[in-house]
Amino acid sequence: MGRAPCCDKANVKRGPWSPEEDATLKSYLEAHGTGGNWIALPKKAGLRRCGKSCRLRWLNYLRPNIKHGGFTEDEDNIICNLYNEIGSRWSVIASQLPGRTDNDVKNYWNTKLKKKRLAGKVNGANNSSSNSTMSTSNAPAFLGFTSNHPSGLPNLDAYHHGFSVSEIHTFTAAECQVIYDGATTADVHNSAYYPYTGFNHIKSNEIGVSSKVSTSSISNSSSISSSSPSLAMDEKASLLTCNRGTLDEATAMMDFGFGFPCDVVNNGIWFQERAQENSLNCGSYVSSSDLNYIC
DNA sequence: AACTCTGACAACCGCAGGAGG
DNA sequence: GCCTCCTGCGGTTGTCAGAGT
Repeated sequence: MGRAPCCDKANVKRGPWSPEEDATLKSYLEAHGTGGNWIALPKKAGLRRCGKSCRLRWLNYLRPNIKHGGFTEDEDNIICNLYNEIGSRWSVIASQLPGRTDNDVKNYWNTKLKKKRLAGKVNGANNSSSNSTMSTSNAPAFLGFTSNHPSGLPNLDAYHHGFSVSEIHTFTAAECQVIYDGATTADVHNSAYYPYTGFNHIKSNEIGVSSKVSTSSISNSSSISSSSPSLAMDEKASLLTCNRGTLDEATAMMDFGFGFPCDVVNNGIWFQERAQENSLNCGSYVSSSDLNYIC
């Protein structure tokens, strides 16, 4: 026996919604809400529509604060990065874009971004291994970069550090891929190139075992590094942990080869220039699969 | 002007999973 | 634990307008 249909298809209207239907649905929802039951809603509202159709119409079109069209470059980058990271989970991607619906994002991807990406015109195109410059110009705006920053460094004004442990960001493959541009571990350990003290370099395999690096495990970075099997990751970039802040401000840093460490925080990174002034060990959430992705 | 093609967007469909009985 | 109902999601299709021939 097949599944019962959600509505009587012979007696429901299909196709585009008329302005009158929109108005009826909108006024009913504004007055009564969904009542927790979309299936029963059209009958109550006096609409000859399937409940699912009503829900879709409301969520994708009638709901307040919905934006249509006019995707910005920042939104393009976010969509591409998240698509690289999690694939076609449009609802998740849309949740990062205020006013955008999953349907909108999906349509936009299918009609524009997919082609744009194939042409290599947006972030997320697979070019991480071929670019050995130190440019940040292709990094996504939501990571704090601006393409027109005079120094090429991120726009720090929009961010702050001192995030709590619970806010430490899981640095994703897409984000790593976008901002990594080819510095080697040798570069990182070169004091002239990388003059900061108080950092511990952790290889990706240590990080991946438990997603959080314990404070004790990073107390001696050289022994950790030398005891671990060599990974391709080690040839390119290191995760750094640092000593700074207070317990509830503990955070982590990553080195992506810019020559200075980056805080890894919720939906962003912070370029920390005075980390050595502080005094607390801290951990980081970075999965090995995420890090290995860029290897 | 008529036709075809293409892109953009709206809407539908079927499935998976959660909630509740 | 099983069943039913409902919601939410992602893939797909339908519709329409504008561009091109």
